[in-house]
Amino acid sequence: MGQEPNYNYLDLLNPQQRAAVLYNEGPALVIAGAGSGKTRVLTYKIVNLISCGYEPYRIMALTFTNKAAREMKERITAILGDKVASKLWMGTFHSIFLRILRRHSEEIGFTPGFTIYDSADSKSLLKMIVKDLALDEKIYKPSVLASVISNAKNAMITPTEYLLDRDNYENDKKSRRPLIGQIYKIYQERCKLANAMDFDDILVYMNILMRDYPDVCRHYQEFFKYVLVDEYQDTNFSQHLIVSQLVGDRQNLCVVGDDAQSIYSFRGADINNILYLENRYPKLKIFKLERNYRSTQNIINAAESLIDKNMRQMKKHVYSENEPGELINVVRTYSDMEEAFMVANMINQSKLTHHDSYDEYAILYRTNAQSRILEESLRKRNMPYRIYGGLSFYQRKEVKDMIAYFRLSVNPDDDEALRRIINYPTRGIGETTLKKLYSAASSETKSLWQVITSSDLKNIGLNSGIIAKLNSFKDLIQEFIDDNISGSNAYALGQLIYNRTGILTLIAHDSTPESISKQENLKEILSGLKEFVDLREQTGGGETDMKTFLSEVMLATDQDENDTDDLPKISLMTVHSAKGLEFKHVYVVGVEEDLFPSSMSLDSFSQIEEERRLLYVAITRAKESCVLTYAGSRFRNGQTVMTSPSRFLGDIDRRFIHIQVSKNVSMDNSKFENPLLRYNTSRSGYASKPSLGLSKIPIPKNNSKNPTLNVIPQHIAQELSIGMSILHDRFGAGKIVKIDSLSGEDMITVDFGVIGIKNLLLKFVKFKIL
DNA sequence: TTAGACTGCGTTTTT
DNA sequence: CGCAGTCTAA
Repeated sequence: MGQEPNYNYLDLLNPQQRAAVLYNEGPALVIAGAGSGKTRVLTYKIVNLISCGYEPYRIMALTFTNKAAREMKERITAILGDKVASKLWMGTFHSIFLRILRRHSEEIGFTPGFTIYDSADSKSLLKMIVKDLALDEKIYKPSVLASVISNAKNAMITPTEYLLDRDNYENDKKSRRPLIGQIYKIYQERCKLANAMDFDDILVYMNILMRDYPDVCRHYQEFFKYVLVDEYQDTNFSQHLIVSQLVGDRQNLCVVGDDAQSIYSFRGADINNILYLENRYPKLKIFKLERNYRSTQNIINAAESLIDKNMRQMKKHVYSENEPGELINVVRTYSDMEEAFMVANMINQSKLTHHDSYDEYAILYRTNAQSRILEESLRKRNMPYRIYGGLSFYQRKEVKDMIAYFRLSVNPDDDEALRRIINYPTRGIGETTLKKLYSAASSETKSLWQVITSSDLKNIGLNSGIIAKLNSFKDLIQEFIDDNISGSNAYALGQLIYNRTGILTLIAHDSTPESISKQENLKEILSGLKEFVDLREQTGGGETDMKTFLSEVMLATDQDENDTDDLPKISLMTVHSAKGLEFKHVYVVGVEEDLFPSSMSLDSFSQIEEERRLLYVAITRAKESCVLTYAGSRFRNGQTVMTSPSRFLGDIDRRFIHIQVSKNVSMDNSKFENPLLRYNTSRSGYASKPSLGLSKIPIPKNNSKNPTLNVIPQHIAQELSIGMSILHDRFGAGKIVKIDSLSGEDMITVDFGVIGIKNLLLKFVKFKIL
């Protein structure tokens, strides 16, 4: 191995980069400013290690996203060839540790086929637990519980520790959720019974394995001679701990990161991991990459002047030696609609002067909800765009249903998978039955599958009809389990499931576009399975069974390539998902108070600093030009609100920005004085909000998608009395038996004789008084 | 059981 | 406004 590239790659590096690449004598931290060649350093560092005699399979390189791992692997493959690159332990934290955990499932109390619960599974299980405990689902919201539990796990706090901690208890009590600790405990027990781990558990159990099995720990410390970590500012405590266990006393560690780009604290990332890394490794050698190769001087200077306003940061000075370039353009528009209109215009204009193609342009926003109006504006002008960050393939309903069968065939104890499809396609096994099964599972500490296969079903109150249905379901799943055990590959098993479950006939029932897309998705799973098997058989590498397929799929997020054509398009995405990318021209929209910074972050200093870093990330994506826009009013959550420019605009040094007020509208007049804008969408006598459309006059919607909006109450309660006869246009004649008000809405109860007694809301009901 | 109507709610996102 | 989750009529 250790084949050296046939050129001197060190010549491709600047002195700081070279120093970081060559340093091999102990723990190293590379502070890599935006656009300073971070990936390049990591890549050549690995190349250098190999040429120094490190065996590739003894090098571990950890990233946060599949995409980052893939890119680095590609670059190394290009230099050293696939033979070397494929031996590296390179991947996301989760995928690498999952691979290790599969080998040691016995030690941590799992069987080798254990399932990974995704966040939807976690929430669904939490919901079930809350229901079972008869708690208020409004207070114990699954999403809140999931995030509390996730934070606890990322901080390596076990359920028992959580329950013993008085602070937690006081906090939870204050938020009227004193039982969170209990729920955490039950959640963990149910996961264990289901032979399942959630995403955070992968890290938790990796820690447990290293902590409780010194032999195993020593083995991996010996085995891995060098550990590299990308984006270290995004690590949480649990990841930090694993890394420190893995490197042991040898401390052959190189982490790369940029504290100024830490934008994931809301999911447990702890900036202290990088700020105080020196405390953990006193011999830490720090390298700073401060020269930016991506952007013009104005862009970098503006971004630096912004991030300077943060108190907590590592000292560094990022600079650019590129052209000074254009100033950052700050554009104020009248409304969000005009903002979208202007951005589209500016892109078109810029295209004319720069002759750049659409894929050199990106529009970045703080929240996904902002994409719609931009999309509309681009579509009107026939400008091609692509929105990133929608539902991933594996999160679609029909795909998840099919995958649930796959999961059961590998691990029938997987309660979440079983719950998902026990009545899909419908088998007459309803909610009541499931409730009984679940409470039996709870009291007998079994998985649902174990209850179905080994409990006395009559005892838990099920009748023979239901038991028969359960048995035929059991036989179906058992068939899949047997097929998997007999050594079928993932594709063969997938086909069996596809054919035997009847999901296809269920979906193929109608020919709506939705149904067709669902069918296509199911076929895509099958072709995915085939590809998975074929690839491994051709290269002769790796398992082809369903278990291995699922491991990959559950950790896949496929942010990438499901684009059908490769025409150049404008990219639309959140700032978060733009991290790590670059574009020639960047438009950051909605740079307003309450939006950027988000209204949720206003109460804490550290959160404001994180928002500031977020804007820093946004600006530093730009290579040549960067435009920041904000609007005077914005349509949010169903109403137009007045907005004011973001405080961050004032943080940017005036010398690097140019302020432009949109010419389309006179900004001096309040909108109500502007005759162009003085109209509203008043109709049906309902109070209406002013619409601030500039580019178009609102057209009254005549589609009947939401017909209730156009309904005028025909009668008010005062007109009516009990005993009155009415004629309903669908139910016919009836007598009013009750008039009351339900949360402010008048409701009448009418006896329609044979048809029955109906509760009708006065606001909506159409009838005549007889 | 299911489709369609209605209510409630509304960061950021990866694995 | 738009989506997801829940309720209700058939």
